[in-house]
Amino acid sequence: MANAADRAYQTIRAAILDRTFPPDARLKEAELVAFCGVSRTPVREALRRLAAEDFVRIQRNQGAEVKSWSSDDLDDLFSLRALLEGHAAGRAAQRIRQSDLARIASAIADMDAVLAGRAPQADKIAEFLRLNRVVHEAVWRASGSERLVSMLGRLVEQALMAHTAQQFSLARVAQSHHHHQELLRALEARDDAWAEAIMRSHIRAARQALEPPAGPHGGPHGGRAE
Amino acid sequence: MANAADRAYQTIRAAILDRTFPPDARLKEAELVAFCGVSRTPVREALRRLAAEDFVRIQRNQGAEVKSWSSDDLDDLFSLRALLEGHAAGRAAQRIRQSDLARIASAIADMDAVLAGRAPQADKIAEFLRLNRVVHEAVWRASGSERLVSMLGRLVEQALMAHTAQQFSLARVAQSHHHHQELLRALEARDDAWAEAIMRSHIRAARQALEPPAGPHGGPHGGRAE
DNA sequence: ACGGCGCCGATTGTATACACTAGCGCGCTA
DNA sequence: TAGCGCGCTAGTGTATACAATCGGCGCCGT
Repeated sequence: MANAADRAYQTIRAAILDRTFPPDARLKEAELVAFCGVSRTPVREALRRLAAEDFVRIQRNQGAEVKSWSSDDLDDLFSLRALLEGHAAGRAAQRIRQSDLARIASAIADMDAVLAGRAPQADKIAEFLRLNRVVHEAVWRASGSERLVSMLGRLVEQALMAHTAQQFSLARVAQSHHHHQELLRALEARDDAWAEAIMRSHIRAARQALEPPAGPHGGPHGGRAE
Repeated sequence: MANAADRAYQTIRAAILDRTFPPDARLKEAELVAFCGVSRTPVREALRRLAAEDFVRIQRNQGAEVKSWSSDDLDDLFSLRALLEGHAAGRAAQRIRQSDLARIASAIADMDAVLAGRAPQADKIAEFLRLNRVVHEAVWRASGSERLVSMLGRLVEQALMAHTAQQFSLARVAQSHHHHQELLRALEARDDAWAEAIMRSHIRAARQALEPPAGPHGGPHGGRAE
């Protein structure tokens, strides 16, 4: 993260994530220059990049605004994640190497330790989320498709930006943990259909735990229970 | 396409497509400034955008180069396309409206006319490809997932950039045409499993028609039969 | 002769000045 | 008073000057 453009990107991204710039906020280049401490050129580059990743919206001559997420968007997002992560898990079951299985097993063991420990709940959840990412990325990689890795990376980033990760309860984490354990068994058994199925469940459960999925006509802005 | 950045983007993209800039060619900003007739700022913006869409690779302080595609890349690309287009077709079967069915039917009828006509073969194929895109996009849209539309758009653009469309033979087109007709029947019957299956076949057949799919250890650079 | 150090040119990264566009408010007119 | 148009201004788009960086080449020391 050496150069100014990257710094600006990270800075703005973090600010969106912690709601310094809330959804729909207008991002004026001059403000961001002050905020990031770099000139307009790298700020603009950062904005373009954020737009390419769907975190902000840019309209010609009208600047950028933080993208907001409707409940329908979340449905869409998680439905695609379920499809792709399921696919990745299925492929992984056919190809994963012993060493990667070991890494996943070890991450899951770490989760056990974290959950059994007596750290503050928030810390437990944060650490669990980190390990969660480790497990998922290992599965993506094991799928043997670089493109799948990058697409899933994007989808997960988008889920993050929609502030879905802040709603994890300990109960949710426990369920998630069980899914991981079952996923590991499926991978060890090289049972691709099983791996795919449990992964799909895992993702769909995550969507369900968030919020009222869009009903007949889901509201425009998914509320967030923080 | 009014502003300089867009112009630069389109110009460079077209030049990559027609091999003015062949795969692995180094794209120096100064050259592109001359080539596009705009200053470095919009050229750089165009390059960043092309990189985000995976058409070029940018390395820090080392400029950009046209991305080249291995046979494995193509496998990956088409495998993902098959999954996602199949998914889209399945969803479309459940949701598509009469008017969209009509549009697809009409595009297919146009294909009939084109193939029956006596235009030069190259023109026939070009027109077929245009209508092909119309049909596919209609299906994507009917899937009701905006995200799916944009992901598939990207994947197809990448396939284009890998110069896969230049290898269409009339025989291939005829097979493709039959797939479309069957897809339409599946959609009309609202049979999602059928629609998904035929669409997957359609895409996998396209991959197969291209080139030796990567064998046990596919060569690093898919040759192209031009 | 060979290895390392440092300079130099080429190229990208950053800052800033200037140009253009769009949106808004004021005033003029009917 | 309502409607239209003009000009102002905030903000983005573009060009260009300047700074930092990388890689290669040659010189020097051993």
